[in-house]
Amino acid sequence: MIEERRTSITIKDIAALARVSTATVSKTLNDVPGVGAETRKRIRKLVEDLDFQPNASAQSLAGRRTDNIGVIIPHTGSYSMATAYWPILLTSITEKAAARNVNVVLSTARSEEDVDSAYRSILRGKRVDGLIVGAEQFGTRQLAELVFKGFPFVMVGKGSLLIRYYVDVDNTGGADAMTRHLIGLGHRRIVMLAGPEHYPGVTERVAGYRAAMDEAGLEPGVDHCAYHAEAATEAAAEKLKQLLRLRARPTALFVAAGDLVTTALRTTAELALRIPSDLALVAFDDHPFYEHFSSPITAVSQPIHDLGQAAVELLFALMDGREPEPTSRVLPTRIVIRSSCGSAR
Amino acid sequence: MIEERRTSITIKDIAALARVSTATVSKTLNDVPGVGAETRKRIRKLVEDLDFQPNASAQSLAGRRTDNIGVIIPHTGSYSMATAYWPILLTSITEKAAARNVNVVLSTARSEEDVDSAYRSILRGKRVDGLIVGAEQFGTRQLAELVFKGFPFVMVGKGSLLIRYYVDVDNTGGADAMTRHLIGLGHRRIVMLAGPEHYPGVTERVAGYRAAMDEAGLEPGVDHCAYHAEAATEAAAEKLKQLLRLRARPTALFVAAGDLVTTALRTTAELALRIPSDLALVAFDDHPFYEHFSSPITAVSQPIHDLGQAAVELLFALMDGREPEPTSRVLPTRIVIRSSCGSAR
DNA sequence: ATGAAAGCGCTAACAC
DNA sequence: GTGTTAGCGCTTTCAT
Repeated sequence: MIEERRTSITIKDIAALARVSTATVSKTLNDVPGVGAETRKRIRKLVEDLDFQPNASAQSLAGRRTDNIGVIIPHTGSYSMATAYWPILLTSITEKAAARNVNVVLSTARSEEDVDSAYRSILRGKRVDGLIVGAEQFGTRQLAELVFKGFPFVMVGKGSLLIRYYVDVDNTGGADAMTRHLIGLGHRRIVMLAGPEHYPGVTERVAGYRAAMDEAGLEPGVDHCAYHAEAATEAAAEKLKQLLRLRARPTALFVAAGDLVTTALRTTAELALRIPSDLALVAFDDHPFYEHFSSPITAVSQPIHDLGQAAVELLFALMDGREPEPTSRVLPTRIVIRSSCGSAR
Repeated sequence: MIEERRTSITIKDIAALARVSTATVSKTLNDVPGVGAETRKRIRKLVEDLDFQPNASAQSLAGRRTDNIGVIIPHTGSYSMATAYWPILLTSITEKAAARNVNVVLSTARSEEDVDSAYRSILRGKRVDGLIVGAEQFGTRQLAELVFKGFPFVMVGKGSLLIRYYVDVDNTGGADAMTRHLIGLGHRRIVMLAGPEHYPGVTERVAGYRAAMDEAGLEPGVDHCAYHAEAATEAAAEKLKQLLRLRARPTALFVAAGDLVTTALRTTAELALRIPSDLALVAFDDHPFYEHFSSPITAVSQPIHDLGQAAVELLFALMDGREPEPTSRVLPTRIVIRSSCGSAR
């Protein structure tokens, strides 16, 4: 009899060495009652000594969980690393998941197809027990399938009304507060440069801005309104340039998307506008570097880390078959005032 | 007979519908020869129509690969998001892996224990077919086990001489070039503020700096040498402050770790030193925001995206049982000159 | 070219 | 308290 080369040690080996059945070992491993204290101890010792780790695939196949959660977030190529939002969120999620010995299967999606293939491979292939997904990511079809299947997932950012379980920051409140701040400083012609129109969150930020403007009696107008722009494109820069060349130029610009800040700065530089004297500039989504900018950027700071933690908490509840309470979490933002918004005028 | 609720469709279902055996379906799925053209076609159609996706756990268990690779990188909590290095690298890796339908299992390690548990769970549990690991991450023990087992893994950053397969940027060359640049501008008292002494990469950056200094005949001295600092600690700030208070204060500071840049800026601000007039400041590792700093930072730019791609290429070769050629890749850096280094003096 | 059957390593009834 | 055993869904010889 030739002993086959064993690539790694299995539950069977432990069982043999402990002179028990594999069932008993399994029970011990999973803290299932029905094993004598002595036996349990003996097995644990063996597991420890041999540094045994059960085969994950076998475990999942045998009906238990995969101990993986999937995270599908937008593709954050170097071009959009101007915001630390996703990295921080991802770190937070990973950290929280690790505390429960759950791994994170990452999928960054650049296109619809990517999302689709990620979806197929990760979800349909049963690689994960739950999913955290960026609100920008899913088409209605996939969403419907997820909901229909009752698959545990939570969305980061409020996507659609269909979604029960989500976490988000208070986009409306943040934008409202920041706009009020500008109004309080004496600004009237305040323009918001927001992200893509159909994006979740964007609408809310615009709404917050609008609410504050309305309350101050500042009717919408060419220099009183929100403009949408795809992130960091030439078109965005053009639109902005045009806006800043109006004879009644806005006195304040609220950049409501992290990756548009650099676009805005370049554009104002081109037009030789000084910040904040010629134009007050504020942003949604803070960044540790803003403090060091030539005109330190005043920004709405989002509790990104907390957002990640909350997402995982919600997801774990769902995975445990509990109804999370509450079913969603909207976290408050905070305004960080630096000098780019200038002082009262 | 009550039909059990089927959670998802299996290879068996396909086989039944196609009136063939599961073996034939499996062969078709895996493009294994030995299936008639007609049969193959019929099966493919069924797979397509039913949107069938094989169960990943079953596949791995049955001896095939997991189609997952693991990535173990340092914990990048919000505090250290001052550098976009890891996020960009991770994105690049994920992107490249996705092109081969390989998922990324992420593990951010904060401590030795984290690494250990990540290692156990991911690797020993056979969750991945290969591993990409940050050079800072592994202790010799795990390293030895990996090498000994012949497990496919590549390191990002040159860790130890034991590592055959790694990718890295040319730390020495980058630091050397930047130091020369400073010397060329007329600086003599140039100090390097580097990361933790034992860190891979750090030593090389110091070596590059030293080489340039030596060649210029600038012997080591209190204001001619490299200082090490844990990232972004109070101690680092203190050391720096002390240094900048010397009567023969350095005229140039080379911050050789991304997350020390803000520390340096805060410290110089505290001492009311103007950059670049009082002190030239340059950094290793560029960031898109540097351009907008009050003194736009001159920096050594690393080809991070390429680094990620290279890492995955190497890893895939190993996973395919091929010897990658070459076995390691050291990518050149590029100096981006902005104004923080000032002009010739 | 196709199928039967033996696992892969584990869990979960169920029996003792 | 412990062992037996039947799968989980797939791949892979080995017959046919």
